[in-house]
Amino acid sequence: MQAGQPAAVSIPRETRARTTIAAPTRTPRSGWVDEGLRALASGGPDAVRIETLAQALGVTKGGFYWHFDDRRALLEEMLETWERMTVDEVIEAVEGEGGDARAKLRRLFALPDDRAVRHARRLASSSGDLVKIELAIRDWARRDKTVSRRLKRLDNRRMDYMRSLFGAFCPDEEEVEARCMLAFSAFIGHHFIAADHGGRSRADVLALALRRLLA
Amino acid sequence: MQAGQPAAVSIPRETRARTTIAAPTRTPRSGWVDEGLRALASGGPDAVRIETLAQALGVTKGGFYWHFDDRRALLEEMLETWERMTVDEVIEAVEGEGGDARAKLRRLFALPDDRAVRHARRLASSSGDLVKIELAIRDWARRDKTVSRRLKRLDNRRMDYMRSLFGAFCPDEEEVEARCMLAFSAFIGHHFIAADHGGRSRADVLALALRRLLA
DNA sequence: CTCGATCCATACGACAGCGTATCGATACGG
DNA sequence: CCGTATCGATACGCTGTCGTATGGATCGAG
Repeated sequence: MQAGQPAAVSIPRETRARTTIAAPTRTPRSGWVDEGLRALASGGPDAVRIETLAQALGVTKGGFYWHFDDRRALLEEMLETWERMTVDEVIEAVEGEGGDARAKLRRLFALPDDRAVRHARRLASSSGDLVKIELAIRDWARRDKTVSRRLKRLDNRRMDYMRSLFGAFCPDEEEVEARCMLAFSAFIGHHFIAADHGGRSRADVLALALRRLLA
Repeated sequence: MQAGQPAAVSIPRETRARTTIAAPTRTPRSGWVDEGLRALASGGPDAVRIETLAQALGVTKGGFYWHFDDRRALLEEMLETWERMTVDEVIEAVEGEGGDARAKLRRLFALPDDRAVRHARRLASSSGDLVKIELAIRDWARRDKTVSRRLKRLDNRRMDYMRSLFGAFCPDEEEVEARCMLAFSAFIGHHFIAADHGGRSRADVLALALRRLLA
């Protein structure tokens, strides 16, 4: 799939290098991180290749090793960036608009898929699709302890928050835990499920499920 | 890592061949597939490296290209094997033991994690952890249309089966669809969630959730 | 015992990707 | 105008991996 071409591969680099791009466009540290997250979203951690990022940024890897010690360092910083992004995203944004617990829960689960909400902040534009990044990281976490430790911190925060919301209208503690888990699982897991739903759309079914959890 | 040994590489095959091992142990086609699935489970599709598999099998890649045209062909056959494995696993096994719909559903979701059930058939021994393979394939499907098409077939079968089970004690069609989706999502999605549950174990919470869905 | 089928070892050429080293090039403060 | 800080281009060495080619080695059938 990649060793297929027999020859004629060494494309003269001059094509891009000497021309009049005129934009010295220094590539800042965050540029590499953003591009890395984009690559992560579309191909997983293994797709985060330094030279590929460089090409996407229109430069060579020359400058990368000025910013970062090595590839590990980039991955590390990508995770840190993502963690910061999502921490003061999910909770604060939902909490800051008032309403009762049910309204907040509805907003919480509408967030990832609702383009309007996403556009209200300047998230999607900066580094690919947030949901895709999250899914890639969740899969990554199954194999990397560093990642899974990070993810656990975040998930525990989210679960705590959800417990407080469900707890606001649901007295039984076991019931709260079950609903939290079902809700969380559904809105992560459905991305990994390929089934159809007859006449209904996936969004319809999820809305149905959410309605049931809020009853 | 492999350029270490200067010589002495041609280990006399007689060690295995002439001695009483009696098993010249030719590596059959299925051996490569099994080992491939094992690699897939533990590292995703990118971890399926021919030379790594060869090493795990105690041979060189010499024989691989006798069985397969290329790496693509192996991946393809791995998927086919997995599809066959899981098709006449999930449904038939659960269906073949009788009981009412609720009992079958309980058995269905106990399957992946229940070692006893898994051991009853000779699955886990052959090619790693079935659940891990499935999760890896589900993530893979997000990036590869071939894989996602295959997965969709399977998921639709499972969903149909689940609909029939939930439908046996739940009259409302929307309710059935919601419960199916919640159940399916939970038992896939929970593997991607790292949160704790206070004093409870993950298994406890899932049992709680399932109980709720069967109400 | 010979022969074909099946599998394995080894060496080879090609390429991608990492990290290094060196030499620019540009911008900005003084 | 100069020098330093901040980047970028290029070339290099090295490893991992693919796919190919070729020549054994073993086993069972005849």
